[in-house]
Amino acid sequence: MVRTPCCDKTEQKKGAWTPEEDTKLIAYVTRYGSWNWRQLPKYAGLQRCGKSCRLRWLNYLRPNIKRGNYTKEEEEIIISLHETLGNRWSAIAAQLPGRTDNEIKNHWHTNLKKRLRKKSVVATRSCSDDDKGQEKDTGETEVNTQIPANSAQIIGSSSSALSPQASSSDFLTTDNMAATNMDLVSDDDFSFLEAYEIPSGNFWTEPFLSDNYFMPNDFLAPLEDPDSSFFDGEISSPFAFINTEDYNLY
DNA sequence: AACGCGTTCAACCGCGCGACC
DNA sequence: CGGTCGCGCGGTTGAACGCGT
Repeated sequence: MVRTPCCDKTEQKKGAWTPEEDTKLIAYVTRYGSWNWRQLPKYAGLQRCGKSCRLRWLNYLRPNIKRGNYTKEEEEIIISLHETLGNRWSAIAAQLPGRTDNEIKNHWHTNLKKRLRKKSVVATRSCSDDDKGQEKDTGETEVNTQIPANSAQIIGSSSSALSPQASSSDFLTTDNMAATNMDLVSDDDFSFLEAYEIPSGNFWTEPFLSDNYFMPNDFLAPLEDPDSSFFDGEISSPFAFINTEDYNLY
């Protein structure tokens, strides 16, 4: 079986995203949704792989993302979940609204893993003098740490702020879209978005057509030449009608 | 100021899975 | 039922940054 490449690498840009690319991606996804990541860059006027667009959106651009500043509670949850789930970062991220699997993974490797290792060394030394000098770096070996007894309750509590609803792949409910990522708005110039027809209200607080974010493919069937970026000049409505029946299915 | 080294994290890559035809 | 496609996941990479000398 020959697997088709996810994208034409010869035409694709790689590396860090520019503000302009971010702008295009945000504008497109907020307006039309991620109906097809593979096709999306073509219609959004981006010379990027669809996977790259998806990753950029999920891990960085989408609203309601918390960045940095992990609370002690969050770290305890991550440690606890990692003990039970292992490296299933998406499952862990599902328990931490606003956190992405990629970010959690990075945080684990850069902070928590080292911290646990230090703790384990201290614990080993204090528990057994006989073991002095026998400590060695066991690589991925992790040890139990002092996880608060209520951490499981925290995880299981859907009424807490740590609702299990959100994950990297389940991220756009109206609940968790409650615009906590206002840094994005305040730090960057998003005046361009005023040019787009946001259906109603503030799209950060009522974004992505409410809960109907994922749209069927025919929802956004392109009408015009996909090579003509709809970001060139006036927005010219490159897509067909909205199929309200399909819309209602979501 | 310049250099080297360690750390961080955004982004890439390859693979597996499920849906569809 | 097998082939294809798109998505999601986890591992890895490398540029950017910070810090010490």
